[in-house]
Amino acid sequence: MKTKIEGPVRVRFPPSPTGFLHVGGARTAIYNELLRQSLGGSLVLRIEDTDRARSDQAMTEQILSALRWIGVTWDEGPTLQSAGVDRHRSVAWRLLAEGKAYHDFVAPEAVAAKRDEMQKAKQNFRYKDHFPPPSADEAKERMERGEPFAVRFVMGDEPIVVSDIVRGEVTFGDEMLDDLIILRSDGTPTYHLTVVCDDIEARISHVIRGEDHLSNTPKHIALYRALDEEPPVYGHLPLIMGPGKKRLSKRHGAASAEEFREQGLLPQALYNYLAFLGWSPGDEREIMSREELIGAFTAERLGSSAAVFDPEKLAWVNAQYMSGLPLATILEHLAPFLPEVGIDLSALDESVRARFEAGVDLHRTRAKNLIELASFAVPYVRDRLDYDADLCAKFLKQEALRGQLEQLIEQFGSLEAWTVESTEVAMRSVAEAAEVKAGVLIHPTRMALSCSKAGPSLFDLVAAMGQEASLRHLGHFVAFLRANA
RNA sequence: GGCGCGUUCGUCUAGGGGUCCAGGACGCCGGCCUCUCACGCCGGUAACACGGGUUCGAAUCCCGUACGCGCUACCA
Repeated sequence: MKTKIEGPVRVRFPPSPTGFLHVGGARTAIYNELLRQSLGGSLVLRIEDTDRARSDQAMTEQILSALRWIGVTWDEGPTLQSAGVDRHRSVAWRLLAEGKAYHDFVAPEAVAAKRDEMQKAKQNFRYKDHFPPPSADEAKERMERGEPFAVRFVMGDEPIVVSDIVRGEVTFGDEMLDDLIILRSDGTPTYHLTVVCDDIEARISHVIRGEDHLSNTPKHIALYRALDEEPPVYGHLPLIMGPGKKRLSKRHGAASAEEFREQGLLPQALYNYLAFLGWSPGDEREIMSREELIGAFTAERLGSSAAVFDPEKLAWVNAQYMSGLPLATILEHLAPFLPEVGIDLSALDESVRARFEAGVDLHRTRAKNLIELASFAVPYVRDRLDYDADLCAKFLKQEALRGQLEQLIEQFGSLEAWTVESTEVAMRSVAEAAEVKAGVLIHPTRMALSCSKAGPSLFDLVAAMGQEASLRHLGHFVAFLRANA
C-alpha cells in the first residue's frame, strides 16, 4: 500500500562531508526539495560529520557549493551533527537506565570470530543468540574494574513493518532483528542512534533517502518506539547505477555534481535529468524546469527500480537547456569558463562585448557544453586569429582564391548596411563575377572568421561578427594564405 | 549463508486485468532542410527476465527460479 503524503512536511538532507556530492545524493536532495516545495514545510540540511577524521570544513563547503550550484534550496541549517554528541550520549544513557540497552563488554574480535564461524557453517548470525547481556551486578563490577564497554540496544523479536512511500509495506522478521551498538567503547554514538536522535530533534516528518537504508529502517523504528516517539514516514529511493546495473563509479565518467560542473554542464540540465531518474510526470514531458517540477511532483509517482545513469541522455538534456535558456542565463554560467580561453570580459569595450554576446547566442545551439561555447566565442573578441595550415591546406592550394577574397573584402568594405541579407548578396555577386560557386568563397570565409570548417550559417556568422571584425579577420586570412602559399 | 528490494526496447520511462500485435524520450540507422556542422522536422530500429498458476482474458494479480542491488560493522 502506498501512502499518500500530505503537507506540510519537514524533510531533511544529511550529506556526510567525506567527499563530493554524488549524483545519487544530489538526486535525493532534489526529491526532498521537490516534496518540500510542492507541499510546503521545511527542508533541513544536516552535515553528518561525526566521522571527524574523514570530515573537514573544506569538504562541507564543497557540498554546500555543489548543492547551491545545482539549484537546491533549503530552509534550515546546515546544522552539524557533531554538535549533538552530548545529546546523543544522554539518549543512550536514558535507554540504559530504562533497561532498553545494556553494557556490552564483549571484545569486538570475539564477535567477529563468532560471526566468521557461523558464516562458514552457512548459518545466520545474530549477536543476541551468542552473547547474552551481563547481569546488572556483573556490569557494575566490570565497569568499576575499568573494563571497556559499548552500549548495545535491545531489539525485540516482534517483526517490524516499514510502511514505505515507494515500496508499500515491507516486513522484517526476527532473523534480521539483532541488538545493535549505539555507543562505541570510546563513547561516541553510532550512526543509527544519531540519525534517529537528530530526526526527532528536528521534528522530521518524512525521511526520503536511498534504498541502502531500507534494511536499516527497522532498527530506526525500534529506536523511535523505545524513545516513545512516532517514527516518520519513510520513502526509500532506488539507487542510481552504472552500466550493467553495477555500482556507479568514476570509471563510468563523472559521478559527482562537481565533475559535471567542471565539464561545463548547466545545473538546470543536471537537475532536470536527475529528477527524471526514478520519477516522471506521467505525461510526455521531458524537459521541465525546477519550477515546473515543483508544480508536477508527487511522491506517489516515484519509481521503485534502480536506474542506470546515462551520460548521453544528460548531454541531450543539457543541449536543450543550452539553446532554450535565456541568453543572460547562459552568459552568467559561461563566465567562469572564459578565463580558460583567455577572455577577460571586464577588459572588453562595449562593441566587442556586444559582438561576443551575439557570437555566444549564435553558437549555443551547437555547443555541447560551456567549455566548447567559450572556445567558440574566442574569434569574436580576439584581434587576430591563428590559422592552422593543415586545416587550411585546401584553401592554400587554390591560387585564385586570394584574389577572390580580396574582391570580397572590397565588396564587404563598401557595404553600408551590414546584415545577413546584404552580405549574402555581396558575396554571391563576387562569386558570380569570379565564375565560381558561392561555396568556394563561403568555406574559406568561415575559416577566416572562426578558424573552423564547420559552424553556423556563414551569413549569420558574418552578421554577428560585424563589419569591422569580419574585414579584419578576412584581411589577416588572405595574408596568411599568401605567406604560406 | 540469512534477510530485504528490484526486473517493460541498449538506456530513462508510460502503463496497475481487456482500449497494448505495448506509448514517449535518449541512442543508433535513413531521409528532409542546407554553404559546412549542429539544431529542427519526418521515418525506421528495438522491450513486458524465465517458468508455473489465477482468470473468459495478464505487461498488469499469486507462487517459484534466475539475475542485479542492498543490509547483515564498535562505517555512514
